[in-house]
Amino acid sequence: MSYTIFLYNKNTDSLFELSNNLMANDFNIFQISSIKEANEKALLHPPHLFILDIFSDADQTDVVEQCIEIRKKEIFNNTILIIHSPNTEDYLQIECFKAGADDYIKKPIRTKLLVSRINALLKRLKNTTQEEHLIHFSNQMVINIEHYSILKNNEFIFLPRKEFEILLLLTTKPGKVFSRDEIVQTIWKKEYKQIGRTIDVHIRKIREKLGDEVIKTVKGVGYKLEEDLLNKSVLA
Amino acid sequence: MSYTIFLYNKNTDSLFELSNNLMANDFNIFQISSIKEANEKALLHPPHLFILDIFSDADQTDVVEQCIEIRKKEIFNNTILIIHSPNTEDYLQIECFKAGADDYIKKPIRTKLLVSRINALLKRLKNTTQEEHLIHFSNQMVINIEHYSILKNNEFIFLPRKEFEILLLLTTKPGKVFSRDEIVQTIWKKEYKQIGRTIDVHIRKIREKLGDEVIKTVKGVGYKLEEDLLNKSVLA
DNA sequence: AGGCTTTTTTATGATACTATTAAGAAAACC
DNA sequence: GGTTTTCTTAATAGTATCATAAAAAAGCCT
Repeated sequence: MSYTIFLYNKNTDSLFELSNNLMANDFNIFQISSIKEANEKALLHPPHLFILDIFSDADQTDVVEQCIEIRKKEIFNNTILIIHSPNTEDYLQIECFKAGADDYIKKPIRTKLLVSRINALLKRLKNTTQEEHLIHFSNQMVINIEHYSILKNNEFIFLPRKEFEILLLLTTKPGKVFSRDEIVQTIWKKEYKQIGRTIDVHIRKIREKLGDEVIKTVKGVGYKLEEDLLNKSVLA
Repeated sequence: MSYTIFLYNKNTDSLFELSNNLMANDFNIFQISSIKEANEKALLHPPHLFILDIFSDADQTDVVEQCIEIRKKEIFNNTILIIHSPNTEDYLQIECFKAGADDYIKKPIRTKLLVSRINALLKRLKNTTQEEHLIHFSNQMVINIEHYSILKNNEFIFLPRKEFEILLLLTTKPGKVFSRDEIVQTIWKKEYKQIGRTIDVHIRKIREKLGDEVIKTVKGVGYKLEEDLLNKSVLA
C-alpha cells in the first residue's frame, strides 16, 4: 500500500524537486497551493501525511493559522502534519506543535533523511484510514460506503437504499455483467421470483443521478459497471 | 494520566537537569544507565517514551546498536524512541531511524521545545484514548462529555443519558450512517430483540433540543450526524 | 424494412419505513 | 415513599421509496 501525501506550498513551482524526490520513494503525492484545495482533494484522497512547506519568510506568519485550519477538519483527523520551513525559531516551532503539528523539519534537509523521518512518523499512524470506505472512480467520483453517499465533482449525491445497494453490487466486480436474477437474489434475498421491470427502473434512477456512462446495459444478459471507470491504482 | 519516560545515559549525573525539567512538566521520569536496567524497570513500568541521551562523542557508535537492542524487546513494542544527541550527521540519523527511532533531536534544545516535540509524539501513541471532553461544532455548539451537557448559543442544554449517548455515538464517526441495530448494540449492549420506535423517539427528543439539522435520517438505513457540522477542537 | 424482443422511460398507486404524539413503566431523585 | 424525570410502548399519521403497469424507444433478426 502506498501512502498519500499532500505537499502544500503557496507557490507550487517551488515544490517540483521535493515532489519528485518523494514520488521516487513510492509516495502518492498531491501538490496543493491552498487550504481550500486541500479540503477538496481530501474528499477524494484523505492523506496520511500533510507537509506544510514554507518557502519565503513572508509565509511564516500564516503557518500556525494553517495548522489550526487543517486540524479543524474532520477529514484530517488522522493525518500526520509536518512543517517544513527554513525558519527554526523556538517559539514558532512550539506554536506549531501546539496547533497540532507532528513534526517541524528544518530546511534544507537531504531527501534521504526526510524520507527516514516521514517513515518514522507513518509507522505511528493508526491503521484506521478513511480510505477503506471509499471506492474511487476515474471520473472524479467516489462512493462512500459508510455515508451511503456519492461524491461527484465535489458535490454530494444521495442515493436511496436500493439504488445504492445495486450500485455497490456492481462495483464489487467492475466489468462483470450481473443478470437481473443475480441482482434480485443479492439485493432482495428472496428466491428467483419473477420481478417485473423493477431493476430497470432503479438503474434508470441511478443513471439519472450519476450519468449514463456509469452503468452499461448488456442486452439479453443484464447490467455492468463500466470497468475502466474504476480506479484500481488507488485501491491497491 | 501521566506519561512514563525512560531517560537513558551511561552517565546518569549528566541527566540531572533534563530530568528535573521533564518532571516539572508532569512526566513520570526514570533515569536509566544501561539497557539491562531499562529492561528490568520496564517490567514494572513499561514506558510510553524512551529518550536515548547521548552525551559524549564516545557514545555515538553505540547508538544504533542500542536502538536495535531496545526494539528487539517485546515490552518496548509500543514505546516511542527518541535520540537526543549533539551529533547530527545525516547518515547517523538515517541509521537510527532505520533501527526504529521515532525522532532524532539535536542537542542542545530548550526544554519547552523538547516538551512540545514529546507531546506531539505521544499524541500519536497507539491505544491512547485522548481524554478530550469537548467536541466542537461549526454551528456554535459544543458537547461536553464530562458534563453530559451541550452548550448552544451560549446556553446550556441538558440531554438525558440515552439521548446523550446516542448523540455521542453519532459524533464518533460524523457522516457515517448508523443503523438502529448498531445503535442498540452499542448503547444498550445486550441482545435486545424487540426495539419498537424507541430510537426514533430519542432522536426526536434530541432534535427537539438541538435543532433538526444536527441528525439526518437515511431512510431504510439509519441516522447520521451532519458531517460538515463537526469542528475538531485543537487545543487539548 | 418490418416484426419481434428487450430495454427505457414515465406515471401512478402501494408499501415500507419514519415521525409524532401521548400515555404508562421504570428509574432516578430527594 | 412520594415526586419528578426519563425511558419505552403503542397507536396514528405522514412520506420517501419502491414496485407495477403500460407506453415509447431501441436493439436485433431474417
